[in-house]
Amino acid sequence: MAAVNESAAGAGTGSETTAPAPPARRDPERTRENILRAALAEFADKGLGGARVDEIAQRAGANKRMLYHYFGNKEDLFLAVLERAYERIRGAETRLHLTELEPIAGMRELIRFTFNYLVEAPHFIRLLNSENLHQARHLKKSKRVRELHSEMLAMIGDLLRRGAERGDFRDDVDPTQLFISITGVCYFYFSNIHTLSTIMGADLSAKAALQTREAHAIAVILGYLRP
Amino acid sequence: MAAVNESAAGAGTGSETTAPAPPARRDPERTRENILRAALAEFADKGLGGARVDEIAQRAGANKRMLYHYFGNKEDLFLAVLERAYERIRGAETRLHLTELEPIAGMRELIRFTFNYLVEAPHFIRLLNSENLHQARHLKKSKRVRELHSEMLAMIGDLLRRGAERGDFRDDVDPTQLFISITGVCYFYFSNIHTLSTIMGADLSAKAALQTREAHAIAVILGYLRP
Amino acid sequence: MAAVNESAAGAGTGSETTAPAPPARRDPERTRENILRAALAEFADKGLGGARVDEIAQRAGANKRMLYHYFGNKEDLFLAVLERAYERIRGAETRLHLTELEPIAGMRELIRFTFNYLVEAPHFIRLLNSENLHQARHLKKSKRVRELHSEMLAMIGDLLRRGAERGDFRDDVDPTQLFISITGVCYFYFSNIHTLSTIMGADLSAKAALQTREAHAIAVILGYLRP
Amino acid sequence: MAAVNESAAGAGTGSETTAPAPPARRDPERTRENILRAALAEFADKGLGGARVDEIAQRAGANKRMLYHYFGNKEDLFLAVLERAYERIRGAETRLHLTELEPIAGMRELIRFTFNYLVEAPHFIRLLNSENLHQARHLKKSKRVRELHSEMLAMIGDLLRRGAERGDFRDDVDPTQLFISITGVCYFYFSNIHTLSTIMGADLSAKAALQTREAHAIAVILGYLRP
DNA sequence: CATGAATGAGATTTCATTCAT
DNA sequence: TATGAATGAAATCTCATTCAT
Repeated sequence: MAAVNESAAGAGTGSETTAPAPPARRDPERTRENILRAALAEFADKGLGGARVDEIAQRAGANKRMLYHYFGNKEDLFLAVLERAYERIRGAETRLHLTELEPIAGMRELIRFTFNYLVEAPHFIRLLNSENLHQARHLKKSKRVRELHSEMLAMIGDLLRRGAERGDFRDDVDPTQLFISITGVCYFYFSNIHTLSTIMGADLSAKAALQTREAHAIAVILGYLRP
Repeated sequence: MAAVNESAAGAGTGSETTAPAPPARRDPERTRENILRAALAEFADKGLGGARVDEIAQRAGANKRMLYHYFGNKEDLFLAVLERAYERIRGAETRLHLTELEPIAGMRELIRFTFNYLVEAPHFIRLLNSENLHQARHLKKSKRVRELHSEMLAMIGDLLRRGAERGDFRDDVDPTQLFISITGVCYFYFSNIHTLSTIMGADLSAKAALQTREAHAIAVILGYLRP
Repeated sequence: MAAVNESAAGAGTGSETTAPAPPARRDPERTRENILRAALAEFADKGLGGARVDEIAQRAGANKRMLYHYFGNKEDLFLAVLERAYERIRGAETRLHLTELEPIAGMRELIRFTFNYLVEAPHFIRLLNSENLHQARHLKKSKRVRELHSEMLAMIGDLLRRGAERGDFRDDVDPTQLFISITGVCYFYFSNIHTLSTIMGADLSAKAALQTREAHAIAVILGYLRP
Repeated sequence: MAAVNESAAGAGTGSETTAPAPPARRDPERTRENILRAALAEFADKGLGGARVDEIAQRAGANKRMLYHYFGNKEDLFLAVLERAYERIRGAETRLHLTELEPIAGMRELIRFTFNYLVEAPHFIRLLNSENLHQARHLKKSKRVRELHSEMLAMIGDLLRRGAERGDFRDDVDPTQLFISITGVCYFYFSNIHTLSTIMGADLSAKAALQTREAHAIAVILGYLRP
């Protein structure tokens, strides 16, 4: 093999990255959007190091120069993609309206959402994976992302407080730790799905396997939360 | 900036990769070992794509040509490093003798071990992270790694059975799922420590944060296992 | 493919290069001979530039160092192989005893021999091919090869003279030119057999094609020689 | 000596490869053409394996990267050079208008052309030589070259038919075989000119030698064709 | 006589980015 | 705004040859 890169063919990027959209001559907004989507797909497929600027431009049906025009350079483009990905998941989360649900139902819904979001947005995991390999070098430059999680943590805190008051939940749970555990129980399964599948000799992405895992994740968290 | 790679300087690789060991002229075994250790450090620092063959040779105090002599090429070297890493964690696990402990104590010990192994071997996470970016392309070629986890699963199964018999644990727990959950609750914290720290505005690698997290991980799993 | 070389896999080298012969410890003559045969095969397969010293040593079942011990370096080894190849064809030629045959029969035998020698010793063509690419750089250093052809030319001269005297042949033929024409009519077919086969969309190495060609070569030369 | 390659300095490439032409900034067509010409010269000088990509770029006055931009890689560039060489000789052939000449005159003209083309285009021989060392690996990928020879064969067939009708030629001659013989009688002289010159202790590229050989080639073919 | 580990120079190829139009 | 040709630096990998044993 000639060159080794971070490539991981066929990782898929969900429905966000469909056709590159028509060439869009003289439509700056369209061009910018095309590049961003193409970059999301490419970075998710191959990681930051493995992604190719030429490939992104081609996927976007745009000229390479435009990429630099709109985003500065490859790394800044990566950050833009990251921010976009975080915005998406936040948008989805806020639409859950967990505060309107009873504690146990709300908690179950939150776990379900977390699990299924990762099922449908594998690119998100791959982006975070890449970014952590780089020690969050890019994210640290972002001003917007820091505030993204306060809302989520507030929601979890609200569920925990209401649940404890009603006697549904134990009362010694820290929202931040629980958030990490919920995510971890779901995320690790997907972030390491290839090595786990290989080691266990099973296809963890099969539909049945996913259902089993989702049920287990819910059982672990709710089981822990019992008073 | 000229070339962007998967570099993430100063990630550290634990105590395994100390000095490159004396030049060791005409000591094939030593040379091979030096290269393997240097590669572990380099791959963990920078990922597969970001690692530089020249750098590995230099770290190993060996000639670049030797790397190809002993390992074929960069990717096969990466696989050798992966196998070595898996062997290490397995070796540590078998030394736990969990079957000799009471169920709850054994389970607590297992979680503790899992958590602290990741604290002390951050390179392991980074290697798995890289390998999953590549969809376990290398690991799939390995014949040895598949059997590594059967022992661990047997141990967990033994703990669960004994615990259920004594009334310490609930009796509906699947060992494989639990293994993934234990690992996930610990692993995610470390694999995403940089993005999490950034988003939360806190240093999750601080000693106090680690202690809090370890206690929480134990609480989640043991809480869930309550009958 | 990683590196481009003069390789031409599976060109075959006839019966001279059979098994590498037993390791031959402490049998200098045997070792030398093994290396020479292995080199013949390797050079014929891949040309001078494409041949690999390691490969030759391996084919010979000998240590690489021995190669340098006996032959100095790669280029001198190539020359040794060339000389050996020329000696072989000369040996075969002198065994023809053309001077004992009638002119027409002798000439036919000579063409037949030339044609069939090339059929059975494709390595010879490939060695000459390589050497001419290098402008006979090696052969020019050889003291032995220059005298090799005087005998052949004398034989042809003898055939021509006797044939002209009997009225079988025209009497204006230069032996040297005829030698080149006989060889050329046969040689070109084989030296360019791959490009010719490709261009003509036929397999010129098929048995029927060879028979047709041999008959034609004889017809051309004997037709020309008619008085 | 460090590395041995297929180099054969100073082989010359005829008048096609003169000066590298002005740098030609921002003239893609010119750049492409410059690279192609430089590659022709370099490949003819040193063979496929011996040719150096750096050297080609330098000869072309172009950046090395452009070579890959326009031709993919070294081997594909070699194929492009081969196709170009075949196109040239075909173009020259069709300009002969042999069908307008009387059979004997036409045949003589064809032999003359073949002989003199090889005199003036030694690079053509060296390219074919290289390609045959590689078993026409590249040419087999070409779609265009297969049809190049049908025209030539048709011309020869036409000459033979007309000649036989007029009683100038014998009537049992296969055009394909004759084509190979004409080319062989000329080609071998040049393809092996270095080894032949060495063995015979004469300079076969001297003007007198060339004239002698040309006359002989014509005599052989026309002598054979006599009814 | 024999081994194979070690080496330095250099090969092809890749890539993010800039420049001329 | 948009194009894609051009670039320099650096990456992986190769190879004939020598050295220590």
